[in-house]
Amino acid sequence: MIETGEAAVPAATVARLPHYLRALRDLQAAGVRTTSSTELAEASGVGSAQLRKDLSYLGSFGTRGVGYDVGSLTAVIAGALGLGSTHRLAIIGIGNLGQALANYSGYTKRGFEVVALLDVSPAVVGSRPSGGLAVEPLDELEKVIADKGVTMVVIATPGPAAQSVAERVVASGVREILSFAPVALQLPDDVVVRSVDVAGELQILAFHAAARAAAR
Amino acid sequence: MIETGEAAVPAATVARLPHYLRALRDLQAAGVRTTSSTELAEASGVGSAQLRKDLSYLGSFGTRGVGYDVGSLTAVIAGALGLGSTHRLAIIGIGNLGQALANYSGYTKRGFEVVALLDVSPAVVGSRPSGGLAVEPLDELEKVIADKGVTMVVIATPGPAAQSVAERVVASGVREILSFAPVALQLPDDVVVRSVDVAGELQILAFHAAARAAAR
DNA sequence: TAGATTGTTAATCGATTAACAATC
DNA sequence: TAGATTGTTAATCGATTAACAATC
Repeated sequence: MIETGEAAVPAATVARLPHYLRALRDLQAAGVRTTSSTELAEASGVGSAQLRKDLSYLGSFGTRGVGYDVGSLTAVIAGALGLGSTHRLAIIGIGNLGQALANYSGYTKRGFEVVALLDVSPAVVGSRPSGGLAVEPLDELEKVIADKGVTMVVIATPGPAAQSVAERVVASGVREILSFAPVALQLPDDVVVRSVDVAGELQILAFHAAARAAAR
Repeated sequence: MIETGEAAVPAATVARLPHYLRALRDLQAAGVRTTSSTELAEASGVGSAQLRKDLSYLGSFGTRGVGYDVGSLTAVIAGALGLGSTHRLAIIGIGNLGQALANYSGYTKRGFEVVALLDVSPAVVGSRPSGGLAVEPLDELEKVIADKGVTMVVIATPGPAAQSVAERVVASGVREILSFAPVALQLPDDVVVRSVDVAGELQILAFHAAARAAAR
């Protein structure tokens, strides 16, 4: 359970809220005004009972016999996800992946702003991979976090560098980290780390492929 | 549970096997010959009881009082993950992210090979984003999958294109898909889809940041 | 033998699902 | 009122954790 001011929301529910938000925005873009738990669940890839249960942790937003207002439910979920305030991101490690993340255009409309890019390599420092921000030297990590008011960090460094970068980030006061480095970061319990491992995802698929082959 | 020829492995366990494999390879690179469930669990970011329980679904590989042989446990897990045979990948959608994925160098040593890149845009078709493979037109998806023996697909297209691409991929016989598109793909139950949503991960972090702020 | 560590059992915990009373 | 759909309860299911007998 994740304690908030109001209520406790299970971690599994929190992880699905972005799916619901995305599905709601798709419905909104399609001009749909009112939806049902069945329709929204289908668009989100979950069951309708699960959707209703998940929403129940946030409160009670539907009308029995009618369904949910797309606009107001969107606002509720965006609010729960803390997308009211803007989160200021630093991307650390401007290799292939870091560049791709820097160029991703979807941040702003989702409540995020990339305010800093950092890399250790002199060959990359000073370049402007997304046309805008210049890459700053990793040496200045602490100063950059403080000066630019960074509130969240994306680590896209090679594995061996990630632990020390993460420690410096945490020492600078950042408590939310998204890591693409394939290592288990050892950090204090109050730091929230989400980890994305592309090679690991492929390996999970490979497991299923092997299970399929063995079943034949 | 995921049925294999031998046994049933819980999905949560399968998702952790890549972590164990990575930690084992790190230990191996550091010259460690024998490890314990405590040491390996720490390096993998899980508890030792969970590690032993997970391994027990695959068999019995340790020596009581001694621990695990790093080399042979590595082989066991790599084998369970189906990394013996090479998996032939196609990356579809060569934008920022697709390019970064095409340039990622870690595939080969992990049992994967990128054999095709595809994109819909004439401006991209024919280019060689990673120096090697040329991008082929999305039109030829079915032919490319057949000719190159593609066994797994990575979808890095914009959201709206993903569903139709996925349907064509499945119709061509591919049953394992890694998707970076922020949509819930509607596919037959026997298709395994892993989905990575970077914006969603940031939103989950934002939820925790908001909960932290509310608690103060 | 004494010490260490596995593999497994049993207890706990958390998440999902189904069913339905409440109610628009 | 009749039909529809929510919000919630209770049952089920699956995953995690702790403890310890087995055994090197």
